[in-house]
Amino acid sequence: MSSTSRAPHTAPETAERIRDTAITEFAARGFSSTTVRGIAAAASVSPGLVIHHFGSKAKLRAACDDHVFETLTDIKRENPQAPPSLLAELLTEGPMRTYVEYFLKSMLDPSGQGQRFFDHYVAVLEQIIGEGFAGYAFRQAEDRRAQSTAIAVLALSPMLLEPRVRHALGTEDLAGSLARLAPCLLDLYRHGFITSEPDRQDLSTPSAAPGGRHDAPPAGPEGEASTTNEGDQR
Amino acid sequence: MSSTSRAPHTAPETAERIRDTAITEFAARGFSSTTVRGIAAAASVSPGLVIHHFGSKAKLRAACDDHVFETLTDIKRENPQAPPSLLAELLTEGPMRTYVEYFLKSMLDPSGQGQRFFDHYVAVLEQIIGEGFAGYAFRQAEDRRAQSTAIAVLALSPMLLEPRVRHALGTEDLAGSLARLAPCLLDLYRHGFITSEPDRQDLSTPSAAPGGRHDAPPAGPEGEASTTNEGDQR
DNA sequence: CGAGAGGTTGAACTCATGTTCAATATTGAA
DNA sequence: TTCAATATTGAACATGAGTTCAACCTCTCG
Repeated sequence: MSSTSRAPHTAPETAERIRDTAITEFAARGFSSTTVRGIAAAASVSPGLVIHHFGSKAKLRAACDDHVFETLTDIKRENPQAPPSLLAELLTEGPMRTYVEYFLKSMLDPSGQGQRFFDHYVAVLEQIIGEGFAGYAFRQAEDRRAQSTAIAVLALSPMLLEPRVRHALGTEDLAGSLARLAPCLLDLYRHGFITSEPDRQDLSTPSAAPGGRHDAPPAGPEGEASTTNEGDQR
Repeated sequence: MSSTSRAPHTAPETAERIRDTAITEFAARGFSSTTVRGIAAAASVSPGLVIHHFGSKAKLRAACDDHVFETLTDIKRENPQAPPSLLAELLTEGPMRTYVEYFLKSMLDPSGQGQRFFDHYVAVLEQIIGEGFAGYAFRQAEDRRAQSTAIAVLALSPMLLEPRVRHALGTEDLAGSLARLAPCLLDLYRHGFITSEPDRQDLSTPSAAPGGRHDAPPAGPEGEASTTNEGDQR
């Protein structure tokens, strides 16, 4: 349709349009729920053309993965030292939001590219934690890799669970939910949220940074799991 | 087969076995990926019998939701003040692990029951934060609801993303991943992970928090999103 | 023992989805 | 203009999944 007006005989434009449409669909509905027919309809082409250009749904997804990955890694290269607040708006409100949601869907879908995204994210975080970023300095843990992974996981979670947050807080949209959570998250990132702990000789843990790599001591209660339990506790 | 040996003509036992099998399958593969035929095969019955007992796949899922929800809420009622470490093992290593994974799958799947789970979780957390729990005391935020929600989200995330963590850290299983993350998470819960921040007069304005709701202090950039951006930063 | 009721099965039906394929349209080149 | 290559379509095919249904089995009750 609209492509025919501009495209020559060879129409890479159409393939790109299909790919971009697929990214949007994947980001909105997830991978398994998105159908080739749905993508084709959204791009105003026939289902066969989608397969013709990309070979299969799996290869189309691979193409989308590559494009999103490159776009996301380029974005930050273009804005190398932008303050976090601006990058936040850029990623949550601009056209990048689709790519971010695609990224999040990849995070939950068992796929090699999703893992690649995550590993890259952890590696970047590890460097940032070590060197600081934009004037921020971070706590240094013994097991730096685990620390980076933990922070990566925590940083992703508000967007992963944003639909649940939206309902729980009554917020309107993604930006609203994040804005509502932001002060709490920032406070937590600055000071934690545990102010005092029970006296326990039997479970006394090396309080500071007990995360010795591999050879870590039993370390007492599992921090994460314990919090989960407290939640289920009444 | 095995049921025929014990079950009378009326076999509520079979229906329960189908439901329990379905819970296991749902927890392992997710809802959309789990098939009625797969459940039937795992339970050694015919697909038609599954529908006969529950009416449809959706109703079967509703029955599973109810059962998991009741089981999880009962567990904590039975162990009211058990130390977090014991509850952790109970939920991650015992037979409850299946229910926990079912709960996590519900968290990511857009469904009413999943939201019910989450809302209940937030409510319980809010009470715990206010009153303390097992000797722990927690920071009190102005927006307590948002604080509870934030902590709920953060507490769930390590298990949600555990497959990614497993690959990133090279751990063997869920317990291994959590054990490796635990010291970092605990340290973060105690002290946060930001040690110093840049001096910024220009960004001290509410511009950072768009849609700033109620009286929550601007508190600078969005904690979550900013961290996400830092991650994409190189 | 006979009948009825419910449990259980296996095949079949319906629908959605990924994919294939022959046919047609379009375009740049000879 | 003619040709070859590519883009594009629409229908058809194959598969898998949820569901239906008639028949069979197994038990309880009269």
